[in-house]
Amino acid sequence: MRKENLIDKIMDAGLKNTKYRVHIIDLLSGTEELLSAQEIYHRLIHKKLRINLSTVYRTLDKLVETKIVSRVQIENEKQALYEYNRNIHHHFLICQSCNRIIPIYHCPLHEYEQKLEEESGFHITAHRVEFFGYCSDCQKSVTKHSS
Amino acid sequence: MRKENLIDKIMDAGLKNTKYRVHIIDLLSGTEELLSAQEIYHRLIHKKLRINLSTVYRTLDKLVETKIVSRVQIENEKQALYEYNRNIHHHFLICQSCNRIIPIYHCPLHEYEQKLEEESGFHITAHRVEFFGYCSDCQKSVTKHSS
DNA sequence: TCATAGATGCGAATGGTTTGCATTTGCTAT
DNA sequence: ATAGCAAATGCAAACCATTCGCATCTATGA
Repeated sequence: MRKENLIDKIMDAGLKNTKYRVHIIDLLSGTEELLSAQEIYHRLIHKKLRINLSTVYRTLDKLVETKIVSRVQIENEKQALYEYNRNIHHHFLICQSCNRIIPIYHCPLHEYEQKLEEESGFHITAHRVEFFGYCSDCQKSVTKHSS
Repeated sequence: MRKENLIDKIMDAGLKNTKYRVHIIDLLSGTEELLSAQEIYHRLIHKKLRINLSTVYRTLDKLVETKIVSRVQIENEKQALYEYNRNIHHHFLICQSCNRIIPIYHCPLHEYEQKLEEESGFHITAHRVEFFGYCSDCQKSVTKHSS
């Protein structure tokens, strides 16, 4: 994404345009990976930015609040992960061997949700699905490598 | 569950039969609620048991390891929750207003999983589904109460 | 009954995340 | 362009669920 667009996005959200925000959104929007706050911090430090870890957390909070970024909590992972919000509904496939997280862009729950609303009386606003297993690479390798 | 059955269950799992284990399993198997380690600790203390919080954690670890209990991590909850493993596959409906967690015993993903395996090359071993929304009680009350 | 592996208590450590407070910076109205 | 103000940042300390080290105790099998 061009820098001007990032700045527009930040300001449209009612946030002040600061260099760290631009960098953080730039980082997240430029990768398919889910990154933790600490990972983002280290990548920015590596780029010679003198940012503070609490600024990273506070910035991410703001970006989640304004829906520019999404926070994801994978089961059994201590750290929260962040991804740029591309407004494409998706879920994750998580390899229990190499810890790779692969997004899936088909959702089998849309029809089901309506049925569930009727049966439960709940008004459903969101859902989360995660599949756990072993990716094709890890199935091949006999010696399971974990990172 | 009768106490003898609990003890059998503990010993069949290769664990030593100790009073705290019996109490913890008893507590969890006697409720539909999901309890945190701290909640379990407080309930036992309230029963005049002089248990230590780290013992609760260690006991729960063992019980999860031996599949007597399941650990559940709800999105955005800091504390892990524990439930007695009744060997009934289920998911959760979570009220974003009153925080109630309601199990759902129908799973819409079984057929889908197979398709996903074929498409992704993943070997899927487990999945997790959570629905978020507002329960019928909270939809009625205009003033949303959160706990 | 004894030996021993496993369980427990206690306190301290861990690690991700949050917060208080003083300082700095970006934005808006003038 | 500038002043004023709210928002953002840096830093250190706090938070809080969970884990760990180590000394002591206890259940279990021989």
